[in-house]
Amino acid sequence: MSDLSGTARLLLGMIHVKGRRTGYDIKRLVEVSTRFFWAASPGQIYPELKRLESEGLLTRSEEPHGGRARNVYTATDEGEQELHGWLTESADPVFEMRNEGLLKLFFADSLNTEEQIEVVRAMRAQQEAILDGIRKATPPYRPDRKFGYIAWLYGLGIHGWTIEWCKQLEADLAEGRVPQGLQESDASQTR
Amino acid sequence: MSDLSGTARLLLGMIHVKGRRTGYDIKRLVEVSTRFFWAASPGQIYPELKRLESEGLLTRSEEPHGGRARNVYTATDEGEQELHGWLTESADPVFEMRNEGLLKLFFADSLNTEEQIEVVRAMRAQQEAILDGIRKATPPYRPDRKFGYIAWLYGLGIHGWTIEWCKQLEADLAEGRVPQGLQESDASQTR
DNA sequence: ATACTCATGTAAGCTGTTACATGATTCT
DNA sequence: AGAATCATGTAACAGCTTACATGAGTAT
Repeated sequence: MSDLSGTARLLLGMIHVKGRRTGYDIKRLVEVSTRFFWAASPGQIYPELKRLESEGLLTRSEEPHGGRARNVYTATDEGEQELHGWLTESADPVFEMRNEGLLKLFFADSLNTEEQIEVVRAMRAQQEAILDGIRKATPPYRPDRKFGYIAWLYGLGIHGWTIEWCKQLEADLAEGRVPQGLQESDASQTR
Repeated sequence: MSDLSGTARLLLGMIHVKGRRTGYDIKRLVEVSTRFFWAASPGQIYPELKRLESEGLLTRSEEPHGGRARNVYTATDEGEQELHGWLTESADPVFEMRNEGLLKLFFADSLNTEEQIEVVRAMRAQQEAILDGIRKATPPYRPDRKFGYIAWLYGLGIHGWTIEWCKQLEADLAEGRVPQGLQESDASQTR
């Protein structure tokens, strides 16, 4: 047991937290909540739900709405245990980041100042778009979903921090100033 | 042109910045620099270098060291143009994050307080390990690699911020305090 | 002698996305 | 009537990791 994919855990968690859900429900939930730290596409959600059903972690009930098919999933006891086991296990969690803006910045030495500033601005614009998406998805405050709120606050904080960092860097570059933090290393290098 | 993968861009950039390089060189460079915002494994690097060669963006020269094979790659003019085109293009850059610690936190409502704190602590421990890795990889200060340094500073900042955020949350949870930012929403909810 | 680093690669497999296909219901 | 949303799914493909395989040179 417990060789579930991260996405399987996400589905289990969503169903636990929100109760009985369809694949479509989960897809929308992900879009307004975990999207920025754990994405999942429909091409992944539907097959994975089936797999979890076949493994006995979810049960499916067909509840068509008029002539429209609808599969509502519920967690089994085993599913709940699996979720709890994952939440309390002590394996180091996955952390992966792909930040193309930062990668460009890393290689920006050969550009002229305007181009460099443009790279930072593009990186900031993207972070602003993400922050906007998070802001718009304000979770309603519910005492039983404190941690949904906390994760949301983290999103605001981390992307807000990055935006401020970018602004500072843009200003430094525009004014030909040495970016913060380089002074000390300037001082420590002798030749 | 310009349908290169992100990893191809990484290789092009590394070769531009560092000059003639072997796949092994790049592998090690990635491990101490871009790893935390753009990873690349050897199973990807070697085939991609070949592909870039066959597309005329890199040239390969066989320079065995004793009986040990060695392929040294250099960027062609086309490769340099490709790199510059990417750095200055205005397409919104890739940003992806998979943060399992945060995902656990998102689902932590059903845990007891000790377990909740443990989730945060695990998330922090991981960020501390990453910060440590970044710190150890201090890039030597070189005026022509200012942006390598800037990206490094960003790494220190962003992971440092997250660590402080986790500490604050741990303290709040331990003392049964309502986490920062929840007060306002507490006030706004009437019942 | 032995272990470590240099050096290159391949194969299997997993994860995930994109794009497409289908069709019903509800809103305007 | 037409558009948007609800709802489910598949197929093709891209990207990446892990593990393995191989072997030479270098440092202890």
